[in-house]
Amino acid sequence: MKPINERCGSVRRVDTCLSAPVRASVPCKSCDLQACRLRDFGLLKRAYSLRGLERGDTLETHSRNCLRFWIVKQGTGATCRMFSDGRRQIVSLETTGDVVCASMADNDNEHWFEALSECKICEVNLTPWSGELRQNADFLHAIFEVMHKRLERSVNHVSTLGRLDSHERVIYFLAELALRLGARDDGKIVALPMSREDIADYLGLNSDSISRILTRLRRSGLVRFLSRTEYVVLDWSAIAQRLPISLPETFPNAMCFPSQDEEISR
Amino acid sequence: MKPINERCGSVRRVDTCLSAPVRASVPCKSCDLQACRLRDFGLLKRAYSLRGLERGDTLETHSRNCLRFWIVKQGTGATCRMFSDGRRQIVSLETTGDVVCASMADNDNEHWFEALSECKICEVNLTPWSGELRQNADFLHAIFEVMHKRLERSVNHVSTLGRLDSHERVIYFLAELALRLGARDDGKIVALPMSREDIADYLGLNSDSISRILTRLRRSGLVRFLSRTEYVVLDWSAIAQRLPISLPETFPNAMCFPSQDEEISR
DNA sequence: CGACCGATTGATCGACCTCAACACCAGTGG
DNA sequence: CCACTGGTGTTGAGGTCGATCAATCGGTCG
Repeated sequence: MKPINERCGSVRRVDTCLSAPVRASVPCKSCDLQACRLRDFGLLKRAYSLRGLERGDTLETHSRNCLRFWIVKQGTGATCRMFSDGRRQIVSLETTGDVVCASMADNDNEHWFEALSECKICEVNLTPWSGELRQNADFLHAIFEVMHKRLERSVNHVSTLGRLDSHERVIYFLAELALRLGARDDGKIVALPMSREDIADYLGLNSDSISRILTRLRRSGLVRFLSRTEYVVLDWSAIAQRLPISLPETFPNAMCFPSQDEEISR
Repeated sequence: MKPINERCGSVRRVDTCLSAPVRASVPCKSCDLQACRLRDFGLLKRAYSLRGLERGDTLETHSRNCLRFWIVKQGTGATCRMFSDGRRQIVSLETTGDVVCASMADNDNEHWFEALSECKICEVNLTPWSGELRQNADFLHAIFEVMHKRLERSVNHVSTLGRLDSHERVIYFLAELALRLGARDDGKIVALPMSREDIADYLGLNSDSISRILTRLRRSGLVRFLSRTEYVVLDWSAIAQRLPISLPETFPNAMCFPSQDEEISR
């Protein structure tokens, strides 16, 4: 690992970690994002504002005692953590529709949300209404499902980092991202809104290794790169064959409470 | 990694993964576990039963559509995942008071709960009441906090696996476990209810490395081992000095909703 | 054009894994 | 009492994977 002064040399690392430069912050009248799980609460319209972030901009909160969420409306972001010597770990990727619980991005722990591409974030600060929301079953159910889904992803990430080797990690990453972005079919183009170093920080590797592995995967015909930030999955079966785990299903919701029309299993 | 037939050679790995031998399953009249976050719901008493597990016994569920929890009342367990070639990753450690959401241990994904030591588990199956509980704000708040806390731990685990080297991981592990088990002071004895291989599967290393690292830590005076399963943290400051992250605070709850008597930060 | 940044690629190094041998311990059976 | 066994932990020798370091290339921006 590089010492802190080297790894934090770029502007992105240091200058933007401490404050979030708000490019645009306007109250948004109506939320038309289908995937957003926190819509439909009358309160929200009073509480949210739309923020535009450029690549590298970050969001942080200064208190754990807050009820605040960041919903990705456009673009791709990441929840990051920085160690005291400058090592960075991307803890999770956030794509359209994902809801980030801001209380987990407190600056004491060196956690923050970071835009990997140009992003539109809907910030919802519900702290003033936390008392009444504490009694609102629909709201509590919604944020429970959000946390449940995030936990599922995180658990997957733990398995990946703990027991997959570097090639498997990259293959899994490319396939999972393709599925999350809706490119389940062969030939669909996936936008890869991250640098090699971002991928490395997500997968616990370093950027040289990422680069090497990507060229090997390209040569072996699993994926094709149209540019540095666009790829196509060519051979799903080969991918499945090279992974010791199945790719995650993309359930629309967390499925913890059985829905009305389904058989209840006891 | 060893091939599956070798790694699954022990009884623990294969025979017990598919079914949970119930050593004792009696309805428990009253729950006196202070740390349990799911008590105080009238419904629970009708729904729960106490199960005694021996080391190696496992619990699984066969449906994602269930509202079932396992609460550790005594002993230490782990949420595990096995890959198709036999690699195992311990996704999280569960100690007294921890609440495991059973729907995340469905057998399709090769997830399960496993007793690392002799355990008493309170199994709470609330599936029949999921309809009314979906409207119960207190219950929803409780399980939200459970998930929030689990997510915090998982995120920590991701950082650990992604960016700490083997020595740092073991040091962090020993210190964190000591704190979780209440041995914050120098000299307090910590019970280590796991084999070297369990630790390895938790930290993404292998058991030989664990053994090597433990002897080095012992020699350097950070910890003292009374036996293979008991240790004492000798030098907290040296531990903090050798870690690039601070040890997690052990908050009593998730602190996402501000409590009544605290200043609300907006 | 030069400065700069990110990506690529090769050479080398070191951390961790693999494999094997051995120690230790509890249990079992003579 | 000893021999034997199986399981777990320890330790050393050697190999491999991924990190590190450096050189080069390509693109972008001033």
